[in-house]
Amino acid sequence: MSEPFYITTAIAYPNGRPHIGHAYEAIATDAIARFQRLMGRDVRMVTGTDEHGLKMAQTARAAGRETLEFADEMSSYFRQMCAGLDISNDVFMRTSDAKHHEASIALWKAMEAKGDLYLDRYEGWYSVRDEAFYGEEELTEGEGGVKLSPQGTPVEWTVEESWFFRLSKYQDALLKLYSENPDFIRPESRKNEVLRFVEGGLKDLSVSRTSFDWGVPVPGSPGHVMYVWVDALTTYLSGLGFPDQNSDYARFWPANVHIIGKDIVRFHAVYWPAFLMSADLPLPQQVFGHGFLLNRGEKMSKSLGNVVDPMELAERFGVDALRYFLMREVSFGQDGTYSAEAIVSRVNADLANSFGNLAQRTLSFISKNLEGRLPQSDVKAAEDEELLALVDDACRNDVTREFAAFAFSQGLDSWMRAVFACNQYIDAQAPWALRKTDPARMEAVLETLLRAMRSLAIAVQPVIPTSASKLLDQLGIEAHGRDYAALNDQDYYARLASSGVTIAPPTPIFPRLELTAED
RNA sequence: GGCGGAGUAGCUCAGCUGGUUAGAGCGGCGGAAUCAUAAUCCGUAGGUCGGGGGUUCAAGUCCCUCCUCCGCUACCA
Repeated sequence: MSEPFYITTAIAYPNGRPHIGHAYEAIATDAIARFQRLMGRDVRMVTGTDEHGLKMAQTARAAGRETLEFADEMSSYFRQMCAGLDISNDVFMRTSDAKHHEASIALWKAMEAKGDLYLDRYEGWYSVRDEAFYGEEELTEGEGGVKLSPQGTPVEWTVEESWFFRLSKYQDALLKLYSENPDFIRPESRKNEVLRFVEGGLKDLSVSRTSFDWGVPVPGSPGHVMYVWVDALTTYLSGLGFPDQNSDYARFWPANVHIIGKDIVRFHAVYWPAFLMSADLPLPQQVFGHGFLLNRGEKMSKSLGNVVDPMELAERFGVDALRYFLMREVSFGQDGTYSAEAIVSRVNADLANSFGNLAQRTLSFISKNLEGRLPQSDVKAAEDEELLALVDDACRNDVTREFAAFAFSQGLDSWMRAVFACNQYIDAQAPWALRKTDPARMEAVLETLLRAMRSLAIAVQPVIPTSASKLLDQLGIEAHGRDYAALNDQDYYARLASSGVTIAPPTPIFPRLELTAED
C-alpha cells in the first residue's frame, strides 16, 4: 500500500457565506492533495465547518431560526462551494456532528487525565464578538466611553467559572518542537512571530464557557461547553474517525500539513500541538499559513462592499480558470491581489492563447489532414528530441519539485515555458508547409507535439483537473495512464497508435474570457 | 518602541551563499506567418534595482541610516 498523506484546510466558521479567501484555501489545499495522489500517495483531505460558539447562536436567534437548523444551512454553502470548485476532499466534517462531539470529549478527557485541566474563575473584559477575554490594558475607549477590544468590538465585565488548560507548562516543549522541526511552521516569517510569542511566556488558557450552551459539553461539568479552539482543532482528528482506532485515524494521523490562513497561525502552531502533547497524541508535521487575497490591492470587507462571491467568479470565468489564476498569480504564503482584469489577462494569455490554442491548432490539423489517424513517421530530427527533452524536464522535474514544495506559481511558470517552447517549435517546423513538401516529416512533427501535450496535460492536472482531463480525453489517453508515473512511460505512443485511437475534430477547452464594462 | 516582511521596467513579479552589458510574463511598438480560440512566432522597450552613506577589486545582492507600506508584539497615555 502506498504511503499515506493527510492534509486539511482550516475549518471555516460559517457565520456568513464563503468568500474568496475560503475558496483560495480550499483550492490550494486541493491542488496539493491532487498532486500527492498523482505522485502515488494514499491521500486523505479533510475540510469542514466550525459551527459552535455564541456568534452562531446569536445570529440564528436574530434570524428567528433554530441554531442547528441555521448551521445546517450555512454549512451547506461551504459544502456547495467545495463541490462547485472541484475540491477533492474525502471528508467534510461538521463540529455539530455527534462523532465530532465524541472526538472532542475524548481529547478533553485525555488532557484532563494528564492533569492539564483545572477549574478556576475568570474575571475580565469579555468580547462576545471575539469570544475572548482581554486585559484592561488592551482596551480602547470608543464612542460615549464604551470600552472596546483591540478588534474594536464592545466588551463587558464578565465573571465566569472556566476550565483552564495548563498551556504555560508546554512552553519549553513547544520551543523544542520548533527548533527540532524547522519546517513545523511555514512560511518562515510566520515562524518568527510564533517563536517570539512563545518565548515571551505562555499563560494558561481558558478552555470552557458557561455563557452559552451551543457547543460541545464538557464531560462531567454541567453548564460548561468547550472553548471554540479545543473543539475546532479537534476536527482534524474527528475527520479521520478519532477516537476509533480502527478508523482512518490509525493510518493517516498525524497530518502531513494543515493549510490555514496566516491569521490563525497561533492557534495551530501553539495551542494545537500543546493540546496534542497533553493528550499524548502525535503532532502534525507542518502548519502552513497562507496569505490573504486582496481585491485590487484592498482588504476585502463588508463595509467596503468589495466582498466577492467565489462562486460568481467561478461561474463567470470557469472553475479551472479561477483555480489557475489563483495558483499561478499568487505566490503561496504571500498575500496576493485579484481583479477581473487580472484574471482575464492571465487566463487568456496562458490558457487560451498559449496552451489551449496549441492543443487546438495541433489537434485540428491532425483531424483535418490525417483524418484523425495518429501520425507516425521515421523522419525524426534533433529539434524533436530537444523539445521533448525540454518538456519532460519541466514536467518531470520542475513541476513536481515546485508543486511538492507548495510553490505552485513557480511550477506553473516552468510549465508555461514548456508551452511556449511548443509554440515556438510548431512555428519553426511549420507542419502546414511540410504537408506539401515532406508529409513524412510533417507526421514526425505532429507526433512530437502530441507527446509534448500529453506530458503538459498530465503535469498540470492538480491545478486544472477538469480541463486537463478533457485534453487527455482528446489525446486518447486512458484513465489509468494519467498519473505522474506515466510521465516516464516512453512506449505509450506506440501502444496508442497501434490501438487505432483517432483524434476527433477538437473543441476549444479554454475559451477566451472577456471583460465587461463594469470591470 | 521591539521583531519580521516588502519597496526592482507602465503592470505583476524572479533575482540562492556579492562578480560578464539587471531578468521573465503581460501591456506597448515594429516585423513574420496564416495550421489555430484575430490565437502564434521574431525583434524591441534603455528601469539611478525606495533615498543617502559605507565595506569591497566588484553590491538589488553585505553593513549603517532615513522614508513608505504591511504583519506580529510591547508599552505609554
